[in-house]
Amino acid sequence: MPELPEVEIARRNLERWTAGRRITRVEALDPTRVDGDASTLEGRTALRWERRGKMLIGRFGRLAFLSHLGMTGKWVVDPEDRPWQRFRLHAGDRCVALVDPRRFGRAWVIGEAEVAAHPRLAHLGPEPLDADFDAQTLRRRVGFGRSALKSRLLDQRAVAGLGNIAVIEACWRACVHPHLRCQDVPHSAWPRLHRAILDHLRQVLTQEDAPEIAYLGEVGAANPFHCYGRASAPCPRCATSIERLVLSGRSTFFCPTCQLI
DNA sequence: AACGGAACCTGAAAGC
DNA sequence: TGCTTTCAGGTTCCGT
Repeated sequence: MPELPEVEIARRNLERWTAGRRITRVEALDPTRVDGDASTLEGRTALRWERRGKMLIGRFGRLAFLSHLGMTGKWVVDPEDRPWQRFRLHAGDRCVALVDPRRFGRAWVIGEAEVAAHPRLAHLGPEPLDADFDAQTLRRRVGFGRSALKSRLLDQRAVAGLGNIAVIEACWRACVHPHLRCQDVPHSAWPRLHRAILDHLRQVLTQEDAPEIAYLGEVGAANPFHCYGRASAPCPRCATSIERLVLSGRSTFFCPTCQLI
């Protein structure tokens, strides 16, 4: 799924494709995945697109359009006869569509005044790419309690936007075991973890910046990650075999040699 | 409070 | 070849 970098790229694309354009037609092809009356967007102009965590926020004056991509969602331009289209916005002479095979994605059409208190937005933690997100903030939000580090980092209330891949990659980069209890993460590890999160997010943002995001596992996409999805392959740092295990239903990958703490 | 597991969905790949 | 199982980058709900 779309983690923070993919959602940020979707935001930039939607901005480029639709900002300043008038919405002539809206098609909710899978009405069960949309809350609110999508047709009320017709006749309005797309002003700008924002991102908060993994949520996209389209600004249409008095109305806002929220989109969460779920596990397999992506926004594409001029979809023509692509399969799995769930939602289409006709903006001027072009069309943008949400393509989402698994249908975990959701959308909401709400009033401008309801955005801040929306349940998917109101409780999100800080944005890791904001200038004031530092190692101390990370430690304060994450470094307590008996939860596994991985679980806490995935908690959108602790830090917004991190997903399974970002957490696995950040722990690998920082040489910290993802199942370490939060309260046991040594003080010295927080700056490393902070740097690792930023490095990972920036790297993915750079390498995936394109009109269409190729998720891992799609035809022709090579695994661009150091550790994620590399069970039994050699660790790029020490050549030990990467291990995979499952915690709360999610795959975890780690190097048993590098990530001792 | 906090954790694991199931549920929500569907398609692709691997296994037999 | 075809059927079955496993797995997938998210989130919520439910039981312990």
